[in-house]
Amino acid sequence: MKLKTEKTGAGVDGRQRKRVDQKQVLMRAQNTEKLLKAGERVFSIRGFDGATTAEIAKKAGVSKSTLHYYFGTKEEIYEAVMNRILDLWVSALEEIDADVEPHVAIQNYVARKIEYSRIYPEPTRLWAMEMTGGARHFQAELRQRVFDIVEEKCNVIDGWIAAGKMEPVNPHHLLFLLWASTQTLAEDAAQAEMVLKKSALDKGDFEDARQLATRIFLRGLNLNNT
Amino acid sequence: MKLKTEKTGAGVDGRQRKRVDQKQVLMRAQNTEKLLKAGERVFSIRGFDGATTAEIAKKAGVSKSTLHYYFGTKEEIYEAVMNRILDLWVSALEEIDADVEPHVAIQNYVARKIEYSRIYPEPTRLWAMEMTGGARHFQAELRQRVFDIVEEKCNVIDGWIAAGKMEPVNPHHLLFLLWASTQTLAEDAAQAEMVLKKSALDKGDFEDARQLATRIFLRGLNLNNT
DNA sequence: AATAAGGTTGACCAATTGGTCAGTCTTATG
DNA sequence: CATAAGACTGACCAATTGGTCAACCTTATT
Repeated sequence: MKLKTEKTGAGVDGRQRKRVDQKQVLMRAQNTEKLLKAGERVFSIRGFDGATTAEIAKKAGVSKSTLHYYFGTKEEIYEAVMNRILDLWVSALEEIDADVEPHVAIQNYVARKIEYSRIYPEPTRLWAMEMTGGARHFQAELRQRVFDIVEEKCNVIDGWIAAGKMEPVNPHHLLFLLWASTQTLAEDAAQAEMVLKKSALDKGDFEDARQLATRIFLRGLNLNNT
Repeated sequence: MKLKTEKTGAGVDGRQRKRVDQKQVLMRAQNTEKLLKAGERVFSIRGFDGATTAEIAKKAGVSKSTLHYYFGTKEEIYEAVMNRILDLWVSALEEIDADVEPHVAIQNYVARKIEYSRIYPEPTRLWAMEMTGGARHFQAELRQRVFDIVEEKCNVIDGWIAAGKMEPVNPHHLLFLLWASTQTLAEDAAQAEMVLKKSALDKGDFEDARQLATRIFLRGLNLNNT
């Protein structure tokens, strides 16, 4: 039940306080990580309301009191979890780069996004749940961050269009379609498993989805003639 | 429909007194409708766990006890709500018809699905939440119903392919893409509003989405040359 | 050893909530 | 009117849960 850890430091001479602080900082980081990971899992299954701090704490291997020592309230740990997911969400958009040809960028974005959704299904689902639930826990700062990065990427797409590299298209709606198409397999895994009569999706399913999505988007945007 | 009326064994006296008159039946139908409508709204915002029977009852204009008189448990009203949504979900699939040319069918399906998502955003969101949350409240019967209808429609698509009317494509994944693409605006309205800096999406947004999705799917599937 | 300071937790509390129940109200029928 | 059956509800209860707190533990420093 304790996060104990394999302590025992080889060189525990305890001369400098600084070393201890480092150790404490490390422990804190580890516990924080465990709690955030557990939070991702529990929140992504039960949603904000359905999740209990007790279950998160248990899954992280600490007491509920410890969770509340690290994160004052349930909202606080939830926001910390969401913040982290936003980083992931933003990082995938790196592929939308003005210096890259649109057909390559979109191909890579689709691939990366689907790969993320396969590797990180819980953050993917949690993000979806938050949006579907009205983004009630998204503060102004997070909203602004989302808006800014999306605006930037829309400008990239408009740039491609202006440069004649791509047919005119509403960049916002293109992004909406890309997001939906690349997340659905993780987001609606239950639905896919129901339809495919599988107990779990495998790598091949995601690869099939990637190929179909890539094909449809590239040809659909008239970008496949390269 | 399946409003389980717990009839009581009133007929023990041998004669089924038909106390239930038309007015009562009407009232029951009206109240049931109000409760299901309220349930849709509250569940779609708060999720199963976050919703309270008290809030649903209040929104329906009856007491919590009345809700529990109509639906024994929270699960029961939730399932009734989901059942209804499944009807809607299934009805849209009517467009996928073997007697219709694929480019027409897909165009109509996209249009109908997006229109549904605009007119019925709450059922749309609730369905999405249920799937994202792992379809934990979907009983075997509902699962089978989903499987059967989807299997049927996949056969239609395979039929189009066999008839040379359409390029080979994995029909399941095509449906996944269609679902995701046509629901995202309602499902992720909060995200879209964040990105578009709007307080609410309007008809034009859905029309833009429809046009782009139609264009990309038809051309992406090489169906636009008909 | 003594001190200090942060880390950890069991026990506990107040609020919420799903569900129950006894009793009241309404209305068709005899 | 009297009856009976369903419709309806306020009051209530047991369980859950977010959050608190005093006590205890661990460890570096003096």
